[in-house]
Amino acid sequence: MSNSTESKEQAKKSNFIHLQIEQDLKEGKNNGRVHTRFPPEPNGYLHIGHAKSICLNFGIAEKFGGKCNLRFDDTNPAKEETEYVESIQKDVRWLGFDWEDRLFYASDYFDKLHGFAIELIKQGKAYVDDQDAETISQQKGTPTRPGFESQFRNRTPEENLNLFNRMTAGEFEEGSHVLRAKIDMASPNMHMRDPILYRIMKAHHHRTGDKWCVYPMYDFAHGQSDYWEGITHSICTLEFEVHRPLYNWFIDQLKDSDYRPRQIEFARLNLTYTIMSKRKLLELVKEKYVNGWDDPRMPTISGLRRRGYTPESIRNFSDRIGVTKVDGMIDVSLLEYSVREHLNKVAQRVMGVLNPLKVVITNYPEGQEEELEAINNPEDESMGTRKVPFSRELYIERDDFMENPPRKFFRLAPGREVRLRYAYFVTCNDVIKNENGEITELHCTYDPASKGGNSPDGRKVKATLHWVSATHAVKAEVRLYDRLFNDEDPAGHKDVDFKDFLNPDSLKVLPECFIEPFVKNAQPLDHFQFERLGYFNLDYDSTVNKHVFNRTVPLRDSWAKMQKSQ
RNA sequence: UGUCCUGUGGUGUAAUUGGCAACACGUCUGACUCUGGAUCAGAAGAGUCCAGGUUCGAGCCCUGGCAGGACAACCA
Repeated sequence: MSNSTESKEQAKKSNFIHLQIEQDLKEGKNNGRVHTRFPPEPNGYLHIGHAKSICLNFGIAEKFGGKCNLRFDDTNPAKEETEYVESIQKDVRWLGFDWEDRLFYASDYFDKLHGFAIELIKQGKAYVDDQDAETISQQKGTPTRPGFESQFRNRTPEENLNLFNRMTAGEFEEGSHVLRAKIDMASPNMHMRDPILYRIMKAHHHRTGDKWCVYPMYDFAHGQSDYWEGITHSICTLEFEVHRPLYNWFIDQLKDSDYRPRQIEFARLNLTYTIMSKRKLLELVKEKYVNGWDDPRMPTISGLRRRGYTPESIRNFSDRIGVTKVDGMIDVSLLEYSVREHLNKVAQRVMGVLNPLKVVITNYPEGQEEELEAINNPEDESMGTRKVPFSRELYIERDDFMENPPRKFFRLAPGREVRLRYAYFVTCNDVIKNENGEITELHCTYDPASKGGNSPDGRKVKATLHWVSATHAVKAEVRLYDRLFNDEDPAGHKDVDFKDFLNPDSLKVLPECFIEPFVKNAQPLDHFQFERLGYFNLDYDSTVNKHVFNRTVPLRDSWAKMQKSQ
């Protein structure tokens, strides 16, 4: 079913990275080989920003007939967990990408990295520093002021080797020693000022267990991992641009041919009204501002999946936004546009009433019922039709009735005739209210001749309403989501915490909604269009007795827009 | 008082070896419609951060400014 829509996807847009790879290919680099990798740290769940990177890296492999590895950058056991390793693999697969047998970990290279460190020590290019973190940091200078050298910088290779071996053996306390590269404390590039290579961490690693007491820094592991995996193009985000000279310095010490991964940086994704920092997302999860990493309000892949987004829509989005070095801000509405576009083509239509108002068809025989034919998806004839039960008592949307309608309101009102979709023309005769003056019920009459929704005399109505038969409807809980933050750039305020912009109305639970019986056997993640309302999918929280739907995104609503602008 | 990166309609991206700025979203019209959805037709909206220069001709090249971002974790 998704095959036909997938093949319709327009040819992927090109970008400056594609262009540079094409140039490399033209120059015969790497014997025409193209090999990328997606290198997440397993310290949190993947989010829509990662999706951009995943689509880019796997997309390059697809486009150039190359390969793309999945590699976990797991050099910091204090923050990394197996749960994240698993969720990341699930999410990448769900997005539709395959790393085949090329699943790697930076920890696969711990031995090699350690050996390389010893080699650098022997060559006099690395040394053990006994100073504490604060001292080292002070000596490092600032971006505008050069640093100065550590008193331990000129130890002999023998002494360094001895110390590093003892660090490795666990003889020292955490923080007491580090191994540093001997490069240039006066370099205008901070990263070249004798960067730390290894630190002592007596932590349990999710893969290597308690084997190591020292762990390599990311900067010392990342470039070499790419090198050892034969990566030709190391795609990463802008902030690593300044790290490139350091990565190249390491590879210079290592390489035995002219092969070297080429690092190309691009701008990470920023979306309006959302935060993209794993640290901040973790904070929301830990402090229970949301219900877990897969809360449908989260910009995580798992959250979007639960919300009802499809892999296709995310891939299309990612293609649409392009890839550049400009650090911009994408409007979330573009993401929403992408789901609507896809769901419109594939979603099963169904009628559901979120905010029920009872309607009694007074001239419809009591106890009678019938089935009317409805189209499953007007965008896809092959999806066929279904039967929808009709009876004397119905529910319609409260918003579809107004006692004193304004000029441009086309829906039901006293004395007015409208169409019930696929059913009959009905006219409102009486408005029943309770003692508080609240409308509890509408009494209408129907025109039997208009069965199916057309009147034989060619009479027109201005509105078509969705409805549901009271006795046949499935009762459901519906969760309506709004943006998690009510500020365009919640993380962009220096003096205000991003949590101050949390939208208190980001989740609205409607406990008593009525959906046509068709959804009875729906499975979690099945998506629907509730006609005239939006796209919804069944949540994992559903049980056999209770259906729970998430609203993925509302339909475009020009009526609401009109009202707002007035 | 450093190094590196970036600067095209509201937003995001295009523009073959320099040849009078294109596309998508959004916005606004209108058509159609048993979803105020979708679809279709059309419109408005930038003269490419600024100033010089090279050139018959510059968003693309040069010079100088200006603006924004990144870099000072034993994080990645």
